[in-house]
Amino acid sequence: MLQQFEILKKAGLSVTESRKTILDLFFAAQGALAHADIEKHSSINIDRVTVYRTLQTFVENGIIHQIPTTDNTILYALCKDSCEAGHHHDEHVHFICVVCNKTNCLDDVMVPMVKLPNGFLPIQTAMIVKGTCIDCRSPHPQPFPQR
Amino acid sequence: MLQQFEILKKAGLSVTESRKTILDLFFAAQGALAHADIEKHSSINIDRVTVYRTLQTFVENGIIHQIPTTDNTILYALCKDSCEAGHHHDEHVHFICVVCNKTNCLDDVMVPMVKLPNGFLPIQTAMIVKGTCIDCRSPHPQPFPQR
DNA sequence: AAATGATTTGCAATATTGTTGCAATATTTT
DNA sequence: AAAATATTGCAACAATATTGCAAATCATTT
Repeated sequence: MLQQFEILKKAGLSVTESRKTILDLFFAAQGALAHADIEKHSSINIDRVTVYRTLQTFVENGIIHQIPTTDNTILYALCKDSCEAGHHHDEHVHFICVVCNKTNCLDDVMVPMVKLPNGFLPIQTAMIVKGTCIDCRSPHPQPFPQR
Repeated sequence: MLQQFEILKKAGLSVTESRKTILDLFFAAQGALAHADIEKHSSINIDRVTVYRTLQTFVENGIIHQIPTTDNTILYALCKDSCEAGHHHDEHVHFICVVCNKTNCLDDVMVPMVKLPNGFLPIQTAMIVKGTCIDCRSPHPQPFPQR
């Protein structure tokens, strides 16, 4: 909880209950979370609007980042080390497990270069890998919602 | 229009006006389309629900595929050659132009392999590149909506 | 080409998700 | 502790998505 305090402070944000609670959820969740995961989480009682605004604020302040999906949801994730280092969040690989359905940031796996057709100039690249994650190969209880 | 007919037939779907019209839009659009693009397109007059159901049917039948985004929309695209060949739609690169905002399938650009941490087994990989597209380097009129 | 059956469409109702303004509350600063 | 600032929750609204069902369209058979 002290960690949460410092993250907020460092970003120049007020330290409020809502924000600390939502940060807590991200720390508790190994994978990425959607708005709905947070809003519907049993232990919290925060207004929908506040959740929206908190997520937006966190994105704007580099505390969490968005992960592309093909199902009308936005996933958000805290990066393991990166956020304080301020690296580019689009440069690491995201992994979606087809068994537990959790989305992981593979912070250590950098997105490889790719050769584009003439005339296409890349600025940022995102990579999403689907497969089975380490937890689902040698399974043990997973505390958090399916993502 | 004959092409549209055959695509639907081959998929074992009834050939209806709505479906042909929506397929037309995909052929006319160089880039990917969102539900809203189709629904709001001036020249068509198809019920929202039909658009939803048509897109779903097309995805299920491999006529179009979904493209991951971070902005709560699903983009759909027809693949240039692939759909009839039945290749994996997750294996080519998608390119989003930051100028015209169109999304292109780079059918010829295959997604490179990437080394994952121990325990992670890949099944499919998607790659999304943002940058400037060929049209926006040597611009000429673009007929279709911004995507 | 007409009749039959199967599929698809559009409407209506409803559910879910996202946004805005503003007053009340909480946090930070002085 | 008071003033200034920032955040929250409510209410209203807007946009997006889903479902059931009757009417219309399409495919098939005759």
